[in-house]
Amino acid sequence: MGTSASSTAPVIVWFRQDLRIDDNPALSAAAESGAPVIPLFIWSPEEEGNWEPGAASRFWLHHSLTELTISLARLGSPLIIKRGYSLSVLRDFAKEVGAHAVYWSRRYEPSTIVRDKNLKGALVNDGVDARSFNANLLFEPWQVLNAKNEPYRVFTAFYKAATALVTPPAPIDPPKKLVAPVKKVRSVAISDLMLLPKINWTMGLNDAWQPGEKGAKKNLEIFLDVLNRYVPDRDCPGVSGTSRLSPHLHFGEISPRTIWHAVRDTGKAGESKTTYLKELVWREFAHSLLYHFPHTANSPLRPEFERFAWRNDPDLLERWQKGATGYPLIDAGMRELWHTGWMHNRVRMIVASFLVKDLLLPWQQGAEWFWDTLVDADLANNTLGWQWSAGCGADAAPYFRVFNPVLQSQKFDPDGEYIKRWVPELSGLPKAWIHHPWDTPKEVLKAAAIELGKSYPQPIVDHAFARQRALEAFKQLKPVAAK
DNA sequence: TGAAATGTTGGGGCG
DNA sequence: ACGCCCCAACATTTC
Repeated sequence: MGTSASSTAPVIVWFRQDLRIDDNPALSAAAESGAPVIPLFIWSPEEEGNWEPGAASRFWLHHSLTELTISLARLGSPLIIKRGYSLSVLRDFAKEVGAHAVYWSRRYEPSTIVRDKNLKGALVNDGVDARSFNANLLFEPWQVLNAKNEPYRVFTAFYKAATALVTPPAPIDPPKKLVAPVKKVRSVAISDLMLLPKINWTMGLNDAWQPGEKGAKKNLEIFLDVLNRYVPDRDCPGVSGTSRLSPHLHFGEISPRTIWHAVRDTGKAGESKTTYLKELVWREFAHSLLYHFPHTANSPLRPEFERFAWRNDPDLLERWQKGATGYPLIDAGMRELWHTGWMHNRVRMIVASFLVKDLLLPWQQGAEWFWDTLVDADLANNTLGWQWSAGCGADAAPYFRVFNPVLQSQKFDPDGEYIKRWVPELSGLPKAWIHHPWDTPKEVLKAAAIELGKSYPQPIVDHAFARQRALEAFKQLKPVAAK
């Protein structure tokens, strides 16, 4: 507001992970100013450090940008796309178009915070009104602190404190129209960003998803219809009982406030409602942790884990990645991920436990694979999930908690529907054997046209043995962890 | 947001 | 009928 700009000096709205029109405070503030609005996206993967968007994220981004362009053009001012370092692009562009202000929605990744802080200073120096807004979180990470002004390390405490603090504000309406700048502005074409893979392996992703704001709203509607069955269904990967909103949330195609209020306002579903809202708060917890402990994307929160002797075995890693472990549920999950860019959360926990505890491979290798293959790859959520599984994070699984891939399979995919969908070579097996094919009588295997070791692998590790090995290895850390 | 090992109980088969 | 044993079924402890 400090600068006295003429009414024709445009406002730049810098889009990043808020690729939506609804409940976008930066966009609405720009529109309400009455000035021309230039929506801008800058493709600058180099600035993400170790965590450049992976292949699945790029696929998603391509389509999400396409959708956003259409929506913004409809409102009156199409999306401008640039490539290069955010700081120099923004300064040059602001100068070029004579913008008096740049608005954006906050991001919370450590390297992004550093970058944005710099950038804000530089813009202010240039006499530009640089302003950031909260579009992506229900609670700012610096708001939710304990009595000693420290971040919470236990979810339940965080949850209580956060929800007692404030009710997330209601979502705001989208602008009705945008005033385009007088002078035409040049933009890079989305296809020139080369976000899509050269070899087209994205058919499965295309079938499973509709990136963009419209797809996000559709998934929310579908989910609200089954919300009252969330508690019983959410753990069953063969049932569509989860929201499938994670990629939409990551790219900001729908705001957590919109979801929060939509869920709260549905009449039915008592227990399911609070359980789901809790999941949204887990996302907040993850962002808070990464904000307050910025090193944890790459290193364990609990320092004693730095010394853990993870194994190095590229062959085992690849068998896990490709879904060839010989454990049907594990393989089903890894293949669902490869095929659709997403994996059911219950199965994520199981395959993570398997990588870390059965194979003793470092959680960072799992995190990297998820980062590349998930359409919902999100640094905060990914970090929390993997550190939780490895037991080296906040409120993490105790070292002795080892998932049994067969028991989990029998419990949550009792009829083997999920397994049959993603591991079709086992679809001829009766459900008595489908969770542990290696025990199957010869004649049953023959009838199902399965030759273990050929058409489907033998288990790459014996779970009972692996569990014992993990317990001993992880127990070593305990005395160090105690004090 | 585990699972295995160990302990306890009680019904039923059987001498 | 009685005691003994076996072993589900459930509970508790341990990793």
